[in-house]
Amino acid sequence: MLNHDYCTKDVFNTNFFKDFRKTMTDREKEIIKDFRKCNFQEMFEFFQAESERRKAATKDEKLAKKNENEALVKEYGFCMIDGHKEKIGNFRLEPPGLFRGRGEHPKMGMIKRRIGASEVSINCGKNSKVPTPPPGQRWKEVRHDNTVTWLASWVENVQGQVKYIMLNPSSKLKGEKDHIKYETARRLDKVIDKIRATYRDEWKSKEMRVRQRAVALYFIDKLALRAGNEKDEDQADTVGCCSLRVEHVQLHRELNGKENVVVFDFPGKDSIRYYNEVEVEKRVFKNLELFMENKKEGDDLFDRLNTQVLNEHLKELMDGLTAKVFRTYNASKTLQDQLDKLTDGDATVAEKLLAYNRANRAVAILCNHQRSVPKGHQKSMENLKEKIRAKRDAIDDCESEYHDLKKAAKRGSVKEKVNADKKGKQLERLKEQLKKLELQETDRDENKTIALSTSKLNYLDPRISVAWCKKNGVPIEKIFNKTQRTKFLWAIHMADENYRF
DNA sequence: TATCTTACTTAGTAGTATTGGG
DNA sequence: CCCAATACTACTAAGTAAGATA
Repeated sequence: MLNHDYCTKDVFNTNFFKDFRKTMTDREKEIIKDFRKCNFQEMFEFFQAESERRKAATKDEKLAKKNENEALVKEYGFCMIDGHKEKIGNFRLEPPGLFRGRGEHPKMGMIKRRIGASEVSINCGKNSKVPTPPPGQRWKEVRHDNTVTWLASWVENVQGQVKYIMLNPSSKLKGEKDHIKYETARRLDKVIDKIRATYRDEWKSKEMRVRQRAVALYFIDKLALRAGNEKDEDQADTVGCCSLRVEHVQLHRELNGKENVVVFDFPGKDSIRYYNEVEVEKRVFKNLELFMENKKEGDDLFDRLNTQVLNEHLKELMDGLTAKVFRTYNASKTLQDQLDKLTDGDATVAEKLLAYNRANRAVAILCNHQRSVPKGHQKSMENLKEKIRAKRDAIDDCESEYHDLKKAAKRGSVKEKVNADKKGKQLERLKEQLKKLELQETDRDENKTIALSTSKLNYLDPRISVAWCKKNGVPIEKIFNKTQRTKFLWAIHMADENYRF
């Protein structure tokens, strides 16, 4: 990891060295006391060379490797469940390595140990053949619990959390759960007006607890914030709605010509920054002033609220309603609305795809799904611009040639007419290509820091996309790749062009 | 009632595989 | 056909939320 950013962080190096020393003999401990005097360069170079060697392998060697891997997947990558063969999502144990917590994680750099069979629990059917542990080892436990979906589990040593082997998203089990998730979100659509009316009413409640709950719910609904469970001290300091602290919001009576503006600025899941300047209703603003009265940095904004309390309340508003259902609901709703708004039925497939991506992007922005700017983005934009310039020149040339040929064709023979025709077709083709390039340019730049796949995979009812494709004559492969198609097979079968979320 | 445990979904990144334009 | 750019896959951390336990 020597070339990684992690290595510039003190916490990372300190944690690593502490764990490293634990693995030493007494003699080694006496010698190796100062991390700064350790030089791992030679090991680093060894692994780099390994990687180079892999890259430089011949076609045959690469093919052999591929076959080897496929054989492994074939043997270990599947299981039988309820008489059906299903793909497993992660059939390999997590190998040892250095813990790479996100953000300012206090445990980054700690050594993640290798797991042995004696630490692994197996969960299989009573009558199924128990997988054989490695020679000379025994499983920690073999159980037959058909109320859970995991096939194997172990406890990871850095955070002490249980890790599971589970099914692939393409499995029936996962597909059914996904389906249920979207059906719950659709049920929310039926009661959302009432819920909104209720929480607006509760902004006026005499009870502080109720007011806080109502304002928090407003944020969850309007901004698609996460619930915000409490976290331990030994994790990165991130927050969601219920765990917001006073330093995460700023109140402005007026900001940039808008009134009653709340500026949110906090580290969310994966320590991704959430920054948003939001104009809110006067009553919400007043409430926030009240909530923040006599509080200092570090105090909870919603001191009378947590996710359990909120979810208990939500359960009473609708069966199965929790905070995260709002995120699913508003994401899918946004996609549907944006597709309705942005799709022009007469447009080309390329233009329709741009519209789809824009709708998808609106959701990603709502949910704050970010990514780091891809390596070489700027260069690839420049290349694209250059291509566009070249294409424009080609069109200019072609146009004037076409013009001349047409003139010649007017007084000329059949042959000249055919030539003019040909040129005309070429011109059309060039113009098509230019348009495609220009669309690509817009799309790529707008997307550089936005991750579309997260919402596509987890928040957007796939039936909306399926219906849109069918209605607009867009092949499904244009919006779902192969993996996504197997994950969403249920939706592809289920939805016709008239499906509405 | 608070805290812990469990099981599951959601998230971004890194490395590999594929593609498509010269 | 080659190689750079893009797309996809594997990986695993980090959330949500329910239920058990102190």
